[in-house]
Amino acid sequence: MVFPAKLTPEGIMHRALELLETQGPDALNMRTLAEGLSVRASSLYRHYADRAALLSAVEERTILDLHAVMAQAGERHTTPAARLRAAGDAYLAYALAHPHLYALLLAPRPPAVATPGPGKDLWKLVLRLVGAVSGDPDDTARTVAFWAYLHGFSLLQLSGQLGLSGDQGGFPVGLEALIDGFGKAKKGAGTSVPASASI
Amino acid sequence: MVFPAKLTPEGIMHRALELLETQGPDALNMRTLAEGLSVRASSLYRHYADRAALLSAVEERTILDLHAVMAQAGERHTTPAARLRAAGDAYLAYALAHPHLYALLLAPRPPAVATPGPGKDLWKLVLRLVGAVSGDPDDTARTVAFWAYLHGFSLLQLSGQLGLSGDQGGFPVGLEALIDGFGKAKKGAGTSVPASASI
DNA sequence: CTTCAAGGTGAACACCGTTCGCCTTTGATG
DNA sequence: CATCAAAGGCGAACGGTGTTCACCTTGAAG
Repeated sequence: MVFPAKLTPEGIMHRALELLETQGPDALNMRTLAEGLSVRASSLYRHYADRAALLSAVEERTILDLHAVMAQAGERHTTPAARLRAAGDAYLAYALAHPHLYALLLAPRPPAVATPGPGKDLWKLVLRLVGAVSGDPDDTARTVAFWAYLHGFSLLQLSGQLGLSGDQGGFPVGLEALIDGFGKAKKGAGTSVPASASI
Repeated sequence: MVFPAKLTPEGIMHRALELLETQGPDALNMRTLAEGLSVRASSLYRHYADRAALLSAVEERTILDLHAVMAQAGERHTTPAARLRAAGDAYLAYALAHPHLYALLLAPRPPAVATPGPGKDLWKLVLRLVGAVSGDPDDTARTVAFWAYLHGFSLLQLSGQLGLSGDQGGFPVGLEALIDGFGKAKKGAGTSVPASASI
């Protein structure tokens, strides 16, 4: 009686996400997770092959959220540069708002073009935003660079002690430098990539 | 007889570094590490308080290495931009050459100005290189941005599947965009930071 | 020679992910 | 209705982790 909402993959994933977000990664172990669902740890394996599979599910869900946030942010602007900038801001904001979740998808597998999951959709969104700025609709190189910056800055800020001074200011500075550089590709003769480290 | 080189903090750290670099992080557990030193796991605790302390030692050593590599790379060039670019290249090359080591110092604590260790020295090196380009000798914001890009790209590339196409090309593209943007600060009237996300 | 601290040792502990046999519940079938 | 097979929760265990602790050896100092 009061059949307590039979255990379901979605329910488990939801509770895991909740646990991870509020208590941090250490609290997300199979026994604690099971306890939160009024169940024993071994029961979870009826629904997820192992812990990694469960984390993958959480990761997928997180990527979907991030995608939604970035897409919405982009749509609020008109010029390609403003859209890209807004998406970048949204990315950082999401990472800072959900540190444990973001740490989970350590590398949001941007160039996982092979993987058909939501990661690919997110990648394609950013690819489109970058392409609108640079003029090349399939600008893999600049998209990787843009993503690297977002990812690196998020991790740096999450890693703890970014002073309160001009550190956060570093984000728009780098973001603008990148977007500016991307924009120039439009008129420049054929993406003149400097031969780094070969001079 | 053949006193097997009494256990010493440096010896343990060296073996740990070796193990981490060659066998990956899973092989770096206290029992395996001890076995490689012909000793039992519990003996290690005479020299390091816990595993975290041991990893910190490895981390410090790694930062020293990275510092040396970046400094040397910078010295081989004359113009500030070329020096900064070379240091960036050296950073990425080091990360790719020592993936497990690099993963250890996930966030190379650049703004750990408070921490007096080798991390601060590395930070000051990059601060100097960036400052020479931008004209501001204490350009925290741009140094953070530069670091974020290096860190993010390294992680992206290490995280696996960067296609063989134009993906690696993304590195010099972004690097150049950043350095270009930094250079323009010199003539620009007072580092006009765009109000990101506030338009 | 005695003493004493430094340091290696083995056995345990707690916690982790995971497995496996058991047993109840449930819904379909004859 | 009776039966039966599948689904799924349960408890106990296994192996692996970091870590602790009482013990014992050993080499040097007094």
